[in-house]
Amino acid sequence: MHTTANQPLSSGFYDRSDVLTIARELLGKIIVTNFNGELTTARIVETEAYAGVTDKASHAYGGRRTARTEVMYGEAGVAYVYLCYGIHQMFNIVTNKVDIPHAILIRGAEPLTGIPVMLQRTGKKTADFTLTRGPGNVAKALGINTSRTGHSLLEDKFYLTSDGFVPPEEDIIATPRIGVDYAGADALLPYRFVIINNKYVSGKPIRK
DNA sequence: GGGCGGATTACCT
DNA sequence: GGTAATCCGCCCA
Repeated sequence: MHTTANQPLSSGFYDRSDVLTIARELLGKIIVTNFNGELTTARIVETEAYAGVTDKASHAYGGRRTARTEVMYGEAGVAYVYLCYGIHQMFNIVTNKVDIPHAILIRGAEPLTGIPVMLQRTGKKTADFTLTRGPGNVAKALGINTSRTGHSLLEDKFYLTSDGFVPPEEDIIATPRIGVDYAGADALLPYRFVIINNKYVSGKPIRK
């Protein structure tokens, strides 16, 4: 008998058509990065689904296809990382089949291991709730930047996994997405998923 | 080649 | 509640 590290979530997890289901199921999963021998892990507590060409909030709305968004049109289970406001790295996960540009933004996570490394990366002095709350902070603490875009999450060093924890259904709530007012009516869609009462969820505390 | 603005954050009053 | 920070990406010319 031997013990093994938790395996990366398989391609079958990402290669599904319902981006909302995947965004919900990502809650409780663990992001693992092991860059330059520095292991950091964090449990996802907040996600947002971006539903491809029909979603006005998505970079791929209307079939928009550019050098930056090309990765979303590729294989599921790949990282889409872009720079926002010239400062913040946004870590997304590509889902669905090739040519269907669905993606899920990771907006909040609870730090598990490698907290000293996260503090070093973020320049913070103490590991309070701001360490991995908000998409820019999640990516920064985990060392994820735009150079990782296109990286397969089915491989070593940078992947998602499960330790068996699944949040109770009653602890999950869907809300409109943050910061997408430009999307008109689509800004109201309940495509954001959070674990209620979790301090690593961005914005105001959410209760039922 | 130029201009505009953003799937944010932190710090200000 | 207001806004500076900071840099491409993207669109238009």
